Amino acid sequence: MPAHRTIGRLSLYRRLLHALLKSGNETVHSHQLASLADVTAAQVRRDLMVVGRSGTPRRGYNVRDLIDGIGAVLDAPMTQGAALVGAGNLGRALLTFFRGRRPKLSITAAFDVEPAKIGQVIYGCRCYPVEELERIVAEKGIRVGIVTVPASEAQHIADALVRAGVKGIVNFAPVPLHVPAGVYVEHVDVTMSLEKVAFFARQNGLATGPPAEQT
Amino acid sequence: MPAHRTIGRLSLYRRLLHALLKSGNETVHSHQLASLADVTAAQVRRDLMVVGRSGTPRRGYNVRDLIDGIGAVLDAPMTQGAALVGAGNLGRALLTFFRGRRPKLSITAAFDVEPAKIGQVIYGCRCYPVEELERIVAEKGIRVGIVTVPASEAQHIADALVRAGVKGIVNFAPVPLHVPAGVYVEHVDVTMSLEKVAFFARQNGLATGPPAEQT
DNA sequence: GCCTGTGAAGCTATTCACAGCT
DNA sequence: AGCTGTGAATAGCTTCACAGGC
Repeated sequence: MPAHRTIGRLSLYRRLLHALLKSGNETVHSHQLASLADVTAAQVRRDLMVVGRSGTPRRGYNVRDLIDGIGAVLDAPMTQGAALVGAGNLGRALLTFFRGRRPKLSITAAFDVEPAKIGQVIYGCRCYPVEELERIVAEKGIRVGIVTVPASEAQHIADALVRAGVKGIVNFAPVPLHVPAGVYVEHVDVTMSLEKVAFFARQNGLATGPPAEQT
Repeated sequence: MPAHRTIGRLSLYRRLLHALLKSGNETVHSHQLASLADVTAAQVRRDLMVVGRSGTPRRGYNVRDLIDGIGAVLDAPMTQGAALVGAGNLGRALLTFFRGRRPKLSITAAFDVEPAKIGQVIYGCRCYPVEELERIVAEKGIRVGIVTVPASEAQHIADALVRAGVKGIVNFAPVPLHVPAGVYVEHVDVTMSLEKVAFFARQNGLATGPPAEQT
């Protein structure tokens, strides 16, 4: 099973490879991809081992082949749907952002409590009342949830998603979610990110600062 | 110098401690905080070593004392300002989210290209034209930038922020930023997060799945 | 008895370094 | 000559396990 962080970087590599293709590159060297992704060349080669598509010495990797190989690792065989819960500012930002971006993975249902939003189609995605979350997610066979509700609601929503059969959650609420074994949670904690950056910005501002870091 | 990940978790612990205080707890054990934060008790104790405030055996840690100690590590001596670039859906979500949340760290200037937004006060934060970014950020002595612009603009904006003296950037654009040594970048890559969750959700859905993980 | 503080062990992730290929 | 693929080495992070204190 591929390592946790490797899977994340493959997602990034694929995006960079698409951009390379668009600018006319048919092949790429590990050190080029590395500098685009801000990692070392050795890291790139190590990550690409799980993809299996070999590069050729001298010429590097074939970009289309790599994109294809990464897709074989990352993408579901059939299109995978995701449910977004909480159609506030952040939820809507995510809806626009992912709109039509990945053919194999898209947000197929949104949920909110606010009556004004129910029934509307927000950026191409239908908004349902949160009371129906469990039924609709289960019926549609959705396995991925995105939580963009206030902290106070996040755990209840996560519980409902899990009951509906969801196996992975991206959590934007500022509290950790507690889920049973077998459910994968990625906590996108923007408060943590900002406080971390503020901290290290201060260290770097001081003359004694450690070498720069990139994450 | 405290470890990278420890700094992030301290931010989380502090939020959980504030919640504990609100619900009447004056003391806390490492295992309680651990289960709230979804880490091990040993991890909590290890992290708290950098804070220096000792707990007492039998009674645990004093919540107010810990909050204070974490503040001594994380917070700037004076209030620290941050600049947000890109007042789109995501930018506005962040403005509402951080509004009045941390007294020592707040978004003090927003920037956008769209003429309609210039001069407006969005969720309590004044919006300036992006042409003035460098001047205003430098004048205000802002050291932290938040990038919520489209991928195509992100690197230019980062360059401008760095020229203006910014030492740390939270990057929400879907491309890595290249910055000189001494500038710390945290890349919040939501595409990566979603694809990662979709991948592991699929693994967990299969009977062969690895044990659940939490991030 | 139960909890903290921490050296030591264990694990995961990254980097080194070089053999092999073209 | 330059690049890939990968075993071995290193670095960083987490957990173990237990001494010390209330």
